[in-house]
Parts: sequence; C-alpha cells; structure tokens
Amino acid sequence: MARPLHPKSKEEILEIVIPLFAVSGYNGISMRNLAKGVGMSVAAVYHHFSDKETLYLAAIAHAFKNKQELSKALDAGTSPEERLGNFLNHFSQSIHLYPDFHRLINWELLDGDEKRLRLLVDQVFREQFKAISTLAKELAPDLDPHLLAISLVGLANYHDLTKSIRPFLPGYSADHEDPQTLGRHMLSLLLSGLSR
Amino acid sequence: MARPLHPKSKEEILEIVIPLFAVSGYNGISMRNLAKGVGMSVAAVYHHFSDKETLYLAAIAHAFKNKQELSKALDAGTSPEERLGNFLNHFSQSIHLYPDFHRLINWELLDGDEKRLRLLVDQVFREQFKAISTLAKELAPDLDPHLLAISLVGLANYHDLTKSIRPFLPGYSADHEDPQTLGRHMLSLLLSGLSR
DNA sequence: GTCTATACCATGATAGAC
DNA sequence: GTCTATCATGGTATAGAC
Repeated sequence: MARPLHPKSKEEILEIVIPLFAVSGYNGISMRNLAKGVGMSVAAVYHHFSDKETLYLAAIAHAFKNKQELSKALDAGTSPEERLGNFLNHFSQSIHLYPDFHRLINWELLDGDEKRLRLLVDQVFREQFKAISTLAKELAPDLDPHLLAISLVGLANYHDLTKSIRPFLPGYSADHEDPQTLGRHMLSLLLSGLSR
Repeated sequence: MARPLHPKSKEEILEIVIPLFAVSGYNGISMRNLAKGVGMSVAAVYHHFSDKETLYLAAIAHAFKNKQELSKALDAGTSPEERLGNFLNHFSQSIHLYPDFHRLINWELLDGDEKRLRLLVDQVFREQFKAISTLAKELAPDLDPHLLAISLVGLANYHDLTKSIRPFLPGYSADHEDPQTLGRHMLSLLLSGLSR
C-alpha cells in the first residue's frame, strides 16, 4: 500500500488537474498553479506532458472516458415513459455526482475549438445522443427528435448552469438542488405538459 | 456628422469591447488585443478605465442595460398559453439577434464571482424571472414556479449553448438554427407534453 | 522522474511627452 | 485624450544537475 508520494503517474496528475481545469477553465489557471496543485515542480509536469494544451486535452479526454453508463438507464425500463423517467433521474444524478465532468463540458461548449468539440462529441455525446433521440422518436413521433433530445438534455443542464444565481432568484428553495426533486419536476412537466 | 474617429467616448469603447469579451471571455483576451480592436493604444484605454476588471464590468453592465424588453411579450397576449408562445418566440429571437449579450451571460454563469453574479441578477434576471414565474404559476399551479421558470429559460438557452456541437450530432438540420422553428418546437412540447 | 534555476515572452499597468 | 516607451509580474517552456 501507500505508494510513494513523489513519483506520480500521468493518470494521477490528470486526476488532480481535472478539477482545477473544471473550476477555472483553460485560460483561468496557469501551469505554475497546476503544478502547485499536483505537488510537483513545473518542469516535472512538463516531463509528462509536452505543453499546456496537451495536458488539457489529456485531462478532458480522461475525464470523458468511461462516462457512457447513462445508456443503461435508457435500456432499462419498459415503456418509453418509464425510460424517460430513468433517464432524467440518472442524468440529474450524474450532474450531481460528477460536477467536474459536467463543468468541463460547459467550458468546452463555450470555449472549445473544432478539434476539442469533435473530441467531446466522439467521446461523450454522440452515442448517448443517439439513444436519447431514439427514445425521443418513440415518445413523440410528431416532434423533431434532434430538437427534442437537445431539449431533454438542456432541461437538466440549465438547472446546473444556473446553480450560481438561482439562490438570488425569487422562489428559490434549497431542495431545488436535489437531483430527485429535479427529476420529478422534469418528468411531470414533460409527460403532462402545461395545457389544462 | 462624422465625428472624429480618434477621440473615442467610453460608450464607443464599450460597444467595441463587448463582442470581444463575448467571444473570448475575461481571461481569453488581453488589454493589448482589446486596445487593438478599439483602435487605440493601451494607455488610452487605461485613461478611460482604471483597470481591466473595471473595463469588463462596465462592458457587461452596458451590455445588460436596456435588455428588459422581454417583459412586453409576457404582458401582450391574453391567455397564458398565448403569452407562453410569445415569450418563447421573443426569447429565442433575442438569442438570435443579440448573441454577444447572451454569450456574456453564459461566461458569467460559468466564471462570474459573487459580485458579478449579483450584477447579472439585478440588471437582467430578477425582473424577467419574476414575470416568467408569474406566468409559470398560471400555466401550471401544480408545478414549482421557480423550477418551471428555469426550465422555460433553459430550454431556449441550451439550444444556443450547444450551437457549436449540434452540427456534429445525428438528425441535425440547418433550420434548427431558426428561432421560429425552435419556438414552435418548444411551445408544442410544453403545451402537449409527451404522453399520448 | 524530479528538482532548481533560468530563458524568454506576454501580460497588466504606468510615466511623461505632446 | 492620445501616444511611445517602459516596468514589474507572471506566463509557458527549457537546461542541466541529481
């Protein structure tokens, strides 16, 4: 046990660096501060990664790996409605459990160049989006499945993105942060709609 | 007419600087590049604004001014359903017409400190959010109005945030960029819901 | 594989002439 | 009110010893 602290593997570096990039974004944190966070000298970090962009790309690629488990929720249930419920719950749970992962995605959506956006699509979005689109087609054959899939993902995501300002807005309550509360809200909104 | 080009008012500087900050974010552009964009020396910019943060705050405050016209859409119609349609259309129109404004908001949501987030809430969110919440209460007395209001705003916003990757996703079509198409999609989704 | 030391450049900011 | 010139700091990145 208790591996030596000093010599760190690339993977260990990445795991430390991911939350730092997630908080500050690529331009928001320097190699000096990243190295300080890792507990190594700047030169030692450069021994593992040739430059800052390479480190960043490795970090997001690592953060994006093995985050495909959402698809399970889409296969699990029986009726489309049940699968929708499962999806909404799992997705808002995922946002709650892996804030760094989802925050990195948001940085990329704002700031990513084409190369990075393609990585994002290839490694995290496309397959899940296909599954969600399929569900969308079953749920509402009359709606555009692409638009509906984006809508479903967007619903959950925007609650997360506005986390920082919602407390200042009227009607805020602490359990708006609870993934289950959010999941129930979205399901009820989507299934019944608003017309009476 | 044709005011002299060289001496620039603070307002003129802000109007040039807003799209630059909107594209790159606070950390993504330097005073040198901002000054170059404005067509002045760095020192001249510093004559008007004491430091970069002051310039940035003035820029977002200026961008956020007079963007309250959305409320009109919320008062205009008669039935709540009609007002919802007006709101969704005007909002996706606004995103389409003022991309800098909405992109600045997204940067702030990710990156803003508390001071800046309060500015955002005070100058752009709170009043509109109140109006949307009121509409939310009328539309669906059984749903949490705060959550529903966020959901409405989030629907339109996430389509914009994913602008950069949607073209790579299956089912994409060029008219997904059209605010009217988006408005119709959201209205139909929200009014009827998904259950059949 | 890690360190200290350092090169080199871009950055935010200022001084002082016009 | 704008400019050129300059400063101090912090940024990315490297050299070379251990």
